[in-house]
Amino acid sequence: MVTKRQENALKTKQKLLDTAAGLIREGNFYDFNIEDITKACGCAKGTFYTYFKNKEELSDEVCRHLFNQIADRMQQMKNKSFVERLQHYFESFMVEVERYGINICREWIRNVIDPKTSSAGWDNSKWQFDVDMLNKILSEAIVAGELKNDVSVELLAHIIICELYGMMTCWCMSDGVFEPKDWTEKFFDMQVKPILNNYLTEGENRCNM
Amino acid sequence: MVTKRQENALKTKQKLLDTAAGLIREGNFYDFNIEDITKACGCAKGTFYTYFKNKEELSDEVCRHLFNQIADRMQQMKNKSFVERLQHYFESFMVEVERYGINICREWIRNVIDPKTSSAGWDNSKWQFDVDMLNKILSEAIVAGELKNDVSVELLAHIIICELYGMMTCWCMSDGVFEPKDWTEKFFDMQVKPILNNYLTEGENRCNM
Amino acid sequence: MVTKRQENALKTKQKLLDTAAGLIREGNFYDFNIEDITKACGCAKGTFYTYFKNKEELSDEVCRHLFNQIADRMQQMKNKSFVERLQHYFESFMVEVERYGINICREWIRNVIDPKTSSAGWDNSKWQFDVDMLNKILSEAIVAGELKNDVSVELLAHIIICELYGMMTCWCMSDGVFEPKDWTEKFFDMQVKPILNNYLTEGENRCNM
Amino acid sequence: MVTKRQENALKTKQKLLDTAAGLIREGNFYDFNIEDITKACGCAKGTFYTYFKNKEELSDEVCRHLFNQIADRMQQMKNKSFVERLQHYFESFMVEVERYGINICREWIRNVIDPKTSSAGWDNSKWQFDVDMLNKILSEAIVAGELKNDVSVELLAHIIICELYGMMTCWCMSDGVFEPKDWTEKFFDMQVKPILNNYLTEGENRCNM
DNA sequence: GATGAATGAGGATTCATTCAT
DNA sequence: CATGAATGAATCCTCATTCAT
Repeated sequence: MVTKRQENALKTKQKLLDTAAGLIREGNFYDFNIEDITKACGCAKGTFYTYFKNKEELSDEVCRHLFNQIADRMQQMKNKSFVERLQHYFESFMVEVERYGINICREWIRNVIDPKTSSAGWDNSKWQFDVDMLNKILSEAIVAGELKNDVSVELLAHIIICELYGMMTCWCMSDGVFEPKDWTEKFFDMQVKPILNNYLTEGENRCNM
Repeated sequence: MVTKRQENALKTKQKLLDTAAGLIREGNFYDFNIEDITKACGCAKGTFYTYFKNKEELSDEVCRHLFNQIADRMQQMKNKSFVERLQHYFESFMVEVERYGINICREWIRNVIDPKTSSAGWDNSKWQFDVDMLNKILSEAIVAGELKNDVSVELLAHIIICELYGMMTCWCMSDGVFEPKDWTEKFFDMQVKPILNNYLTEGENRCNM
Repeated sequence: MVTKRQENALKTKQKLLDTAAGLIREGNFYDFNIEDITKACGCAKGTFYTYFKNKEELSDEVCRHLFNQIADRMQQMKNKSFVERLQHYFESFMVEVERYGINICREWIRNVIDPKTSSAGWDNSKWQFDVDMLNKILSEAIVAGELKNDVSVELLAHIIICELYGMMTCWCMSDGVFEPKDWTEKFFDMQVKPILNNYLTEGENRCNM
Repeated sequence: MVTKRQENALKTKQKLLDTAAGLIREGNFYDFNIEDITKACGCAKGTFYTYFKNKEELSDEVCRHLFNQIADRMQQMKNKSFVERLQHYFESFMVEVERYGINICREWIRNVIDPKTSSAGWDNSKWQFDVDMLNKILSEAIVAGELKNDVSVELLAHIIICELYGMMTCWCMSDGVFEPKDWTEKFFDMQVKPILNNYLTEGENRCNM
């Protein structure tokens, strides 16, 4: 049973998360600032600390939320083919990158360099999340007979992540030269499919790639 | 004519740059700290402002210096073949990434997000530098007949940069899963050469790629 | 008649007092923290304010409780001789100092410096308690013919308290150089008894002091 | 050579120390407050941190300064007799207690309980200072033939410190019942001299104590 | 009576930058 | 040119207390 009060508390926390995400998205700030968040959220500075131990914890939760959204979307693709799922992963990835922009990318990188400041519950860096996600997609593709048996899942996962991160970083550093959706599609066709081609089983339609 | 005084001034400035680069490399700090630099350099805080308008200017110059080193090395490769030069660019790029590590990558990214804080003299982001560099390598390859006439230099440059940044970002975010040199070589063979293959002229030795 | 509700309320309050005393004893905190107490007590922060007007009131009650324990113990010594009772007071005093440690001593001192923050009900500082207690012991000793008639009770009380506080403060500041029980005994023999000697009546066995 | 600037800097630091000591003395605050100090000193908050690493360091220096003053005064008593010097120590001690009041006593106690927060250079608690000082006075008295050879310096030092701290704590906790100077004198005569009596050599005039 | 979310004053500390010497 | 003392805005975080449910 959830009381009205607990419900309200949850709403307040969610509002803080949303406000923070919004501010990150709009690029209004570079480094977080608790006062701005609470002001934009319409609550007191102290309220922030009712829900988050510190600054770090907020950014971790924002990231986690974002990852969960991708994971959820992938879940819904279960009955699709391997290539479709992979393409969908590329697209989801870039949608989030575009939405949250460069600041959130920096947070992902921060998780790597400064793991000590990351709060206890958050030990999955973006990198680990992507490795896990791709390992799963690839393994399932092998089981489903879509990928050859002798593929090194680990190696292929790393190669694909390299492509993914190249796309992300290019977008961040080119300052919007690309329109992410178009580019992702084109990029997937031109660079990812050729790489996959060697590893797909006969059954898969490799010709029209 | 350079007076003794001017000479000394130049030395002081160079020492500041070197010290800063050293500190970045050692990862001793994440966000710059003027006092640390000047202390390590053995001069006063005020001296810093004799040579640099502000903090940004220093990091810009550190980057520029690093880019120049890569450019110089490329210059020495003029008589080599296109593929050799490109591979050399990949290697130089990763050598610097490895040497300066994640902090310098962040600076490159910062140049994009926060152009206002960038000092006047520094309008070349890492992105722009790489675009220019690759455009030059590709154009020269066309002139030399190594690349087909009808290649879209711009598109190919972007694709190659994507590969480059993917490599860099993976290294940063994987927290040292890869040994940069090995990986660069393998990566160049497995992912870059296949892409190039379609654009090379007959004369080029495409078979052993 | 005490209703069930009133009984529970009393229990809750007592639990809060005990928990606070326990935390002080363990030295878990230096400055009080309401949340820690209520958490350790298993009740809500707001509950604290049902029973205590504010933070000060709690520490006052903890002190008062402690004083009452000493007073009770003294009551049980009524049939003992003056010197025995005094020695017992010294021992009781140090037992409490040792149990609650330096934090409680600080509270006693705080009562003096910051009388404004002391709640209305608490006007007996540790000092006042000790003065009253010693006055009583000494007066009773005069009535009982154990102390000479012409002794200035007030002066003697002050002198004895000085010895008492010296012992306490030494223990606090020496960081455990002394074992309180041993020291108290030795101290009482070496410093207190000689002082008393001049004021005891003939009937008292002054020789073996 | 000390330049004008260094001289000024020293003055600023001294002014900060004096202002802090003054505020402590006046009991204007209980716990330090950097802003109050700098405001009263007429300088910016940041200036404080030019001279002190943190709050702790300031209080340590205030204590140290105070101890040094006592030590200096004792130095000037070198040619006096043992009892005179000891009495002088009691007086100096109480002069400082009276001047700086209860807050500084708390700082002395803090040094014991919370040694971790004490800055690196400050490892001498008030307790240690007093032990050292008394050991020195007592040892010199033995060498000078004023005290018996077989006196346990350590034990006697502890006993005397107990008397000293009793005096101090009484004054703090009695909220000014005593006039420190008068009391110290009376106290020294009534309680300290009798204790010393047993340890003084024949040569010393013990009768008129 | 019990709860615990919300509050906001308060305080420590950092650091880029200026400027008088 | 070199110096380094002085500045003060910026920001994080703590915690006693209130009050609607």
